[in-house]
Amino acid sequence: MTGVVRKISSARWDSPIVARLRQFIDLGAAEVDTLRALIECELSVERRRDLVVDGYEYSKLSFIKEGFAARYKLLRNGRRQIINVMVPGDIIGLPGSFLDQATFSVIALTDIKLEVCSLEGFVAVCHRQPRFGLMLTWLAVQEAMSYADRVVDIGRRTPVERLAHFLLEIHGRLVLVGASTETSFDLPISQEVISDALGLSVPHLNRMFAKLRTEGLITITDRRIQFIGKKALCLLAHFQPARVARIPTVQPLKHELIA
Amino acid sequence: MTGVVRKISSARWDSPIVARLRQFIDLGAAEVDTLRALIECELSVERRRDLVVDGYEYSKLSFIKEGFAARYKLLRNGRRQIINVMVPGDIIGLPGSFLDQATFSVIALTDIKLEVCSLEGFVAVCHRQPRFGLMLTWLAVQEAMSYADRVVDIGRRTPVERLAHFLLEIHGRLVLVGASTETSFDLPISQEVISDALGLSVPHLNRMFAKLRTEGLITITDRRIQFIGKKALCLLAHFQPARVARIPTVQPLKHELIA
DNA sequence: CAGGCTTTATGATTCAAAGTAATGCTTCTG
DNA sequence: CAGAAGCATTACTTTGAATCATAAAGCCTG
Repeated sequence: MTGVVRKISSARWDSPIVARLRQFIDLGAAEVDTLRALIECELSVERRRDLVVDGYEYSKLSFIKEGFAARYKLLRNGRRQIINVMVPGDIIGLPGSFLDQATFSVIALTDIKLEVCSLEGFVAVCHRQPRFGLMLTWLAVQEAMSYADRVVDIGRRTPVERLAHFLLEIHGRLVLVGASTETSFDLPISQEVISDALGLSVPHLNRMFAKLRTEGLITITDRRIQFIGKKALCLLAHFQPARVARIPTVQPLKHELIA
Repeated sequence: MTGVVRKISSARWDSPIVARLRQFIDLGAAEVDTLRALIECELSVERRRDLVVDGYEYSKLSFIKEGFAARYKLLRNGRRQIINVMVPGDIIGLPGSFLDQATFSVIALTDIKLEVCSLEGFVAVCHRQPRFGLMLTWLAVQEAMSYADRVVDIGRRTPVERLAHFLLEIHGRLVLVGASTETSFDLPISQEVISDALGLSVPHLNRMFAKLRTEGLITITDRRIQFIGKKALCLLAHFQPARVARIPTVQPLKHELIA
């Protein structure tokens, strides 16, 4: 593959992960190339297949290109808690690959397409191009933020609020990678999954869906969510989207280089 | 400050953050120096003082040297959810400093001592010494992991299990920085705080403490927790400590340097 | 040392969410 | 096309945690 070919192909490469990164960093064409070169293979996985299994080592960073997945933990008593629902642009293996062995599993909620690169390869690049290390940091921070939101959700919000918040959050992340319109989006996952994400039982979640519908805040047709009163919904959910800061661009000073 | 003086002082510098970092990376003396040089000042803050306030910008990385703190969110209805309790070695401003404005507050639960460095300064160093960028990534991942544990805790564990898990987790983190013995530790925070961390009411949390006590799993004397049946406690809590992987040490290849 | 404040402890009551179960609707599959 | 499986929905029961109430015990602080 020549540099020219790569340049063209990178121009065409509109992977959701790139959209994610551009939120907080300006990527040069060369950097997009580097990132693209890191991808070892593309992977298609069918619905219900586990991508990462709790207790086993995983050392890849897999960028979700298409489809939904969920990071979850299965407890001894058979209960399942979904840590977060993952959409295009999210990364499988963050944080799992940074542990001796994964402590959570990841399952494909729909058929899914991944772009896989090895963590070791990525780290190697970080040594030469420090900006990649920072990107990884920023992504990890976003990951942490998303879990933190879920903690607040489950810990101190009422079930309706939780559901509203969940819908708004997913929507926001889909908008970011251009996978949804301003007021509606496809949510191709079952209520059982959502209930495990929100720490509710299926019947109760169903009631909460009904509540949002009867209160005229959303409509659902064929697993497509449409926001009717987005303002009211945001208010109900205490939804305040967090904006990531951009990575500061710093010119190393001469004397710092010596120190 | 001469290099020699700094070297000596760094040898004596046993900040908890260094212990944290050594979990997953071998720090050379020079790197410890660099890290130490990043610290702009030490700060002592008294109990109950807010260190970070939701809605305001914060752009520091403050390493906790002594004392306990909590990252929390206050909701409109007055309810508070504590995202995590922070102990020596933890970092205030991770993740808050990576956002345009913090979305959580951080409060000192005890009198506390901090080592403060600016995020910008740290990032500047990352550009020259990529290993620092990776450290930051690893720390952010640990942060995410700790939140994820809390999600599982609150979402799908029973109140007793939650409490047991919480105690074991805090204990593990204290051991890491040498602030606790094998079977006991000081927990200088009120039950109100713990209840806000676990998403329970104070009376109910109190009952759960009573339960652990009457079942002979712990004793509490003067805010010092002692594990009696640590095995049984771990079993009850489904506690499985996650071990971070070490940062892979990669030698950049010649041809990679050209690419 | 007294008085006020915080913290821990415990009981009684209420209410919300889990559990259980049954039904209809859709979609997959042989 | 028929049977099966999966999913959404509703009704009913039970459980368990929040809430309210109170009191004892520390502990700062004037």
